[in-house]
Amino acid sequence: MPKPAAPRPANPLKLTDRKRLAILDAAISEFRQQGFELTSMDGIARTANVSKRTVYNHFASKELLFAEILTQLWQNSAEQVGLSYQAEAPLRPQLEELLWQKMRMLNQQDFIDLARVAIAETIHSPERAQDMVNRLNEREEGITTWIRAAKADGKLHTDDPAFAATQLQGMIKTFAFWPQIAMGQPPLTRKQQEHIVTSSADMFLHYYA
Amino acid sequence: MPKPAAPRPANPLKLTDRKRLAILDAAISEFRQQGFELTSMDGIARTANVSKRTVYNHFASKELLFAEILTQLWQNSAEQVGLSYQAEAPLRPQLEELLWQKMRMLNQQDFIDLARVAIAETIHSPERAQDMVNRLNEREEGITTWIRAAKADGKLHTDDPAFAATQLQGMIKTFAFWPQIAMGQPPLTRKQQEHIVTSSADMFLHYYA
DNA sequence: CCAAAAGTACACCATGCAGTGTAGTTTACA
DNA sequence: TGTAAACTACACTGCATGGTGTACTTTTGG
Repeated sequence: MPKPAAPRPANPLKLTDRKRLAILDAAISEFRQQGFELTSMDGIARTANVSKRTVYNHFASKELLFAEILTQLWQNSAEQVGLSYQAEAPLRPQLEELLWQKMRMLNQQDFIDLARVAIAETIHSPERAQDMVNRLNEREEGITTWIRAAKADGKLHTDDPAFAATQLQGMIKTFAFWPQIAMGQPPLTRKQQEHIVTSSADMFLHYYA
Repeated sequence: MPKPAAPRPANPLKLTDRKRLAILDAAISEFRQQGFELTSMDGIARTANVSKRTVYNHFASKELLFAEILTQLWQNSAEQVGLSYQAEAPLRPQLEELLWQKMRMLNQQDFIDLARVAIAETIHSPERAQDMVNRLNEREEGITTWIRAAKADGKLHTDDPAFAATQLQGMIKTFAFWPQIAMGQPPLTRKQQEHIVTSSADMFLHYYA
């Protein structure tokens, strides 16, 4: 009769891996709630149910652990916004689809966490901030590309597609991003999201189409 | 022959007032550069050329000193945005004037400092953040009021003036506020400001007028 | 010119935290 | 079942920091 599974956790991962994940989870939670400065390695160890020494065996320093969770959050929220322009289809549904993609991305908890922590740390480490800016700008490329294509097709009139793209995304972020980041406001309801997507597309097309 | 003015500083303020101002100046500078956690009272004292004890004689704790500079920055940037609606005048110049007021406010260094520090501290003290949110919302009232009046006059068509006001201000902040706050980008040039004000007014009137 | 008010230098306390070293226990695996 | 790897408890260092107490000097103003 084999020993019952009791002492063996349901989790098939090795101890080391489980510990590592526990540390990362705890770190994300603590950093998110308290920011970099106020989070202590002892606290993370406690939250993770791990000895402090184990934390240091996995991550050489607080800085490295922090960097690790930033890249992890970044990857978790990596879904790109983009849609290749289709000349034969009407503009409006394409545009709304783009805006919905953006909206979904902004509503991801991982993305919000990332942005909050990263922005709060802007003061502390400007180089990291610069890195973020660059990567965030890359993420805005999708919509710019679409606008450029629609312009080439004669359907949109603007002499600065990047500016128009920023304007457009700003309409979304004004409601669905900045208030959540800067002032901890709750995410939008489905109904609110619909209203914002629709009226942003409306306004944009009124002006540029 | 009276003693030359050498030992008496040109500043007519009493010693105690000069010291107090020096402390506040130093505190603003340090908090702004490093945030609450990383700023030390010893550091502030050093920067202010004041003994640490004097700092504590003026401000009972780091928290109180921080609160003090927040309210001070707040008052410095207190210029309100508002313009009473004039039925007989055309919409566009009125709107552009409002947007320029907003633009000027966002470009004030005091205002940017305030916002940066306050937002960075959102995590640390949510109650303070909530306070800020409320006060910031008050500042958005001016434009809402104007829109409401224009609507009552039949010149603008919207069923939600507050929403439209947020949209409008969002167009400005997308370029002239959030990038500066969240990612330390430089303030806009005059030319950029003009472009943004003009095209925001354009777009807004196209849609709502 | 003198007394009160304010500033200063400095020593000091308590605390919390990043990070290390170690000796012993548990887990993985061949 | 035995060994290497990983985890743990724990003690400890070093440092920065918020905050206080005190004895002494400078400024202020009547």
